[in-house]
Amino acid sequence: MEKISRVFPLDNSPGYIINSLAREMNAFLYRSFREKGFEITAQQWAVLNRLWEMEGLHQSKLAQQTTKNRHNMTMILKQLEAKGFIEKRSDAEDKRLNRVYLTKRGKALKEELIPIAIKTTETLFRGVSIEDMEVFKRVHRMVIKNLKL
Amino acid sequence: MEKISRVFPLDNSPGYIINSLAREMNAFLYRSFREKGFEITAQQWAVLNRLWEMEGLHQSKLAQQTTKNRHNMTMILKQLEAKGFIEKRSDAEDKRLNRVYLTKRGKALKEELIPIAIKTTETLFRGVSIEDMEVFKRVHRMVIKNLKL
DNA sequence: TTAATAACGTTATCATAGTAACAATAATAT
DNA sequence: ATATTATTGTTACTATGATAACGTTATTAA
Repeated sequence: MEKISRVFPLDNSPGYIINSLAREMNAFLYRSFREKGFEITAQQWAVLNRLWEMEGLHQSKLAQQTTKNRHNMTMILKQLEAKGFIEKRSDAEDKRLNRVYLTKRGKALKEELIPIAIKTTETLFRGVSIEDMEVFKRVHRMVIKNLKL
Repeated sequence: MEKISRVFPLDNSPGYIINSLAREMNAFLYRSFREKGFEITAQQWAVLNRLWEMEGLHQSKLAQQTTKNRHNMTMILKQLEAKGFIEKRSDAEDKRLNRVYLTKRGKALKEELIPIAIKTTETLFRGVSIEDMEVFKRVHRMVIKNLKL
């Protein structure tokens, strides 16, 4: 009788690697912001970033644009609103919609946070070649495609 | 007066990409297990996997071995214990330590879950070459190294 | 050999995430 | 035109994740 059990080498498993990486990068970004006096999480950063690109989206669209769900967007916006960075305005034509806008404070944040984020990215990916980064992104696109099949 | 504002292209940002990827992979793995009748999250899976490799570690060591913190380990073990997959035994020599062991049920799970996880990984990384996966892992190692500097 | 320090696991708090359910509103189907 | 269906945002529940505080137990320093 042969043993057919297979091993699953955790440390070599893409899912495990990616999860560790995501966690550590989030924590690192958070600490980088914090050191400069900003209490902003990676997810809040992602939403702010999208808003700097395009304001006035309603919550569901904004969620789509940041690969989150509606519930999550509600929560993140609650944080950003409490901090005075964004405000919601009900759409006059479709009362179901909340359109999201940056406050003056939220807009000003852009100039302060982006240099920190750029520096953080440079620190984390120091020594990684452009070619490797391209592969990295290509694998990402492939996996996303496979997820949708 | 020149405008020195810089852009931060979110969709091209490694941190954003990796976070999306991690989330979607976790959800996919969870659904794969679920379809086969197992309510096991990606994190619980990671801990079980480590236990199949090495039993009897105490919680802090186990946390280190799965890149988690002590608090998190307490919570995940609570889930696994409630499901009857693991048990904790207090160390006789050092009463601060809880050593973690698999139950018979937890051991048996190995043969059932691993094929599902392997199939899931194959599905997700279909079309990704071995060389690209190597680059992927190399970038990961580099980032982890940079994080520790 | 006490006193200070450190390590372990737990609890608490807040912020993501997935899922499900819900009220309010809009779109549609007959 | 009214009844059904769909969409939006919120709430609830559970599970991760970072951080901090705490009691218990070991270690160390004096």
